[in-house]
Amino acid sequence: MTARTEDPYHHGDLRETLLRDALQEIAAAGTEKLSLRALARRAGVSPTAPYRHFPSKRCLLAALITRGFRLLDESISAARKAAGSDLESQLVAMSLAYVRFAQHNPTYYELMFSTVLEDFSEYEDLQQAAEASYGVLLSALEDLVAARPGLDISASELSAVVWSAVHGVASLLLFSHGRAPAKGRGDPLTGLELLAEDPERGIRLLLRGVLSA
Amino acid sequence: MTARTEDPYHHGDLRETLLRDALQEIAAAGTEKLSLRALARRAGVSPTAPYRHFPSKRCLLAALITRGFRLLDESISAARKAAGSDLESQLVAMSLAYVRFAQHNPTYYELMFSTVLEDFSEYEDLQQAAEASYGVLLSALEDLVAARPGLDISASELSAVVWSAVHGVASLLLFSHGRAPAKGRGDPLTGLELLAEDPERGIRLLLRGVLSA
DNA sequence: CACTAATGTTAACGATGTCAACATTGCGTG
DNA sequence: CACGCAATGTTGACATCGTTAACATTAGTG
Repeated sequence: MTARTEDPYHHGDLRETLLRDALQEIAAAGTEKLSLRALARRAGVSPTAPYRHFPSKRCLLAALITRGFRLLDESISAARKAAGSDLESQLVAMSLAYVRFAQHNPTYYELMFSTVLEDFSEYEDLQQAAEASYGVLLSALEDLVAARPGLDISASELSAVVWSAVHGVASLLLFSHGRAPAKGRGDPLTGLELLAEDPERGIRLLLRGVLSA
Repeated sequence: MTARTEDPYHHGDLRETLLRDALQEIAAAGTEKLSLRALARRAGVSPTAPYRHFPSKRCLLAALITRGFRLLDESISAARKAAGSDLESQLVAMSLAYVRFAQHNPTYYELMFSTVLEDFSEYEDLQQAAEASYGVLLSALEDLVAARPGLDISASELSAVVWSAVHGVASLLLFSHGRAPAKGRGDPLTGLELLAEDPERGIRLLLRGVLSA
């Protein structure tokens, strides 16, 4: 008796709770401070309960990062579909979706491109998810290259460059977040603020040179 | 007696040793695994001796990152000087120097743009060093904008975009490092390998669109 | 030479990641 | 429906870590 709705032995949704809370804690305090025991405490379970769902802290992180890549993949794919049939429009739309994903999901994005996991190959799901994200961009550029016989550059090379441009915009925007003291006029980071307000302008500028190859 | 040349009470160069070894350990095992106590052990001093030189682990990291930005600054400045008087050549040279810095000093670079320190403003030296790095690029672009009255874009905006392009190339190259399983032909990351071999090609491609504004 | 600041040391605290042994529960099979 | 196994949670323990406080040694300066 005395055990009404209190403390059911099984949490019911621990795995999901851990992932959700982990993202939140990382957003609030950084990856370094993430603690499995704290997560357990927050979920109301014993300190080592998380180990029934993740063999180690790194595996928890790997699962989170995998989720991030899947979300990115979805965002980009959706943007491509919504962009109609013009290949260049598709490219711009995908690029913009990429940057927007980073802006709306900074924690995921930082995790995905951080070095917390120096090697994806240990985690098959992650590896696949990451390659899939890249694959969307690559396939779009293969279509584009096929439609333009004159190009002197391969689709894979092109996608590396495009990805660089887009990734550069996205990461710098996150980098500048919370770092600019705005010393006065002429200060370094005002350009980044402009870029943050209108990423499409920057993206078009960068893609222009690439697409005129 | 019995204390010949053994264990001089003062290490003599602890601060420098800590910084040097820290970089090495991070390169070998990642920032997460960096331990002040391990550094102390390695330097042959007591577990808390590092605290005489750095108030906290984060301050050690801040010092490292500051050093990284100073090195980056030097690399870029040197490249600009060596590039002669043509402004576009200067820009390409600086960009290439940036990417090369990242390739040759991956540990520094990753630290500098990681989120270990979410806020530079707590560390004045760091803040200055980081702004100085950016300032080199900005000043070069101010000259370039001044020399081309027709441009419809400001120097700060231009430098944000250029920095994005260059930073994108640099970070993606590091990201792909150790992540490519090279599935077969048509695999995603071959484009990045090409980019790694000849970063200048990618940089020129990206800058082309920007400079024709 | 004395004194003070710089540099190191020892001891201790709470927190963490992880493992091993054990408890409880839910579910599918007979 | 009963049984048993797999999934899920718990307790206890260990080594390590970051950090602080109190104390020791040295170096450099008046």
